[in-house]
Amino acid sequence: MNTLSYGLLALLTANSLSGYELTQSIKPLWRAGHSQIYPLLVSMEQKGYISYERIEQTDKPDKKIYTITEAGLEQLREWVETPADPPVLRDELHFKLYSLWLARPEEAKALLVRRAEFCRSELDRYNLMIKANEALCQERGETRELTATTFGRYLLLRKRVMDMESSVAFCEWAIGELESNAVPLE
Amino acid sequence: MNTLSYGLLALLTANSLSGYELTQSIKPLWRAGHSQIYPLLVSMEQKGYISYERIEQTDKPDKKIYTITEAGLEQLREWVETPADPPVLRDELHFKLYSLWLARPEEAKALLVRRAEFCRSELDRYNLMIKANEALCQERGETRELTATTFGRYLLLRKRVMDMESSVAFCEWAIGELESNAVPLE
DNA sequence: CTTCACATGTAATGGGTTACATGATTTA
DNA sequence: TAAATCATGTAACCCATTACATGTGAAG
Repeated sequence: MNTLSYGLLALLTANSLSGYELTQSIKPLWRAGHSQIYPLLVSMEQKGYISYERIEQTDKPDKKIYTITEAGLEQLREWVETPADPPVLRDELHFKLYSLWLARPEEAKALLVRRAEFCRSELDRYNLMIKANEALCQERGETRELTATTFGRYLLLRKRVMDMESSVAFCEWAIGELESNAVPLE
Repeated sequence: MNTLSYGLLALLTANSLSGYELTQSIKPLWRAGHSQIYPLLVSMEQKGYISYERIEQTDKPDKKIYTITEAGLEQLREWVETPADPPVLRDELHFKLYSLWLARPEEAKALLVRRAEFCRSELDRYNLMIKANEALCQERGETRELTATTFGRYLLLRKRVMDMESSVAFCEWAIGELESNAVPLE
């Protein structure tokens, strides 16, 4: 049971989903390909944390819809209360910033402009997800379980939004620094 | 040549360092153990990007001081100008936030308090590094190469500071949300 | 007629973590 | 006397990415 396994369990508390749908759903939150996910689903099914129902389809390939079990929910509940390990961030940009004096000025600026664009598009995506989540929350009534899962999703999405806003702010600040430092160095 | 290799090259543009020192220096910027670093140094030495001098010591074990070569500097220069891949963030807290409704309220709050404390200590560490970098900048004169490496280090450290400030702000906001949502749900 | 979406799997390779291995000196 | 710092390396294992593999239907 690695972190990704718990992430899959977490998604399954909101909805029963196929391996394919889990792969799509987890993408904005955690980088993982389908080749990582399918074997984990097999192993969690063997452990009794999830169960599946085979859905036969004629037009599309058959699929397996996974549902979290009581044992799976209990496992997840225990994990949630354990302290979260420090986050691991691997960002090439860090080393490129460190070595930015080696780049031609236009290329240095381009590096930051591209990153700012990437972060703005991520920001838009997360903001859309927040809106979809709020709509879902209103559409369904206010039963306790449902507001609980939409609340968790809201917290998470707000975190992603704040992180992206901070990254955009950094890029804009750094572009300004580049421009004000360009001349005095020579 | 993976990202970590370029990171090691980047550090060697400021100072010649031993494998041990590189391991310590890179820690605040990139998670990597010495068992990853020593083999990369061997392979970069074989490629001609770095060279080393063996220093014999009597009180402590012998060491190898690595220096970047012209070829290494050229390799790094080319890499810096290529677009930076999107960052990869793996943070358990994301999934724990999603599943926070499963945790008892005190444990949910403790999760966020612990993370806020971690981020504040990181923030302090980076702020100290910025001060050390500024002192270094003043101590040495203002020759072009030196201001260049201290500038890159400054940019990078400011990014880390901004990221940590954003994380602390999130934790504080989320703790407030937890408290205001605790009662109305029942 | 090619690409995209749906849908599930395996295999090879590369990257990262933990543990094994050694050994002197200093500090608690 | 136990732990920490300095110093370098290897081995085993786990995790992640890319590629291989198959097949239908819809849309451009």
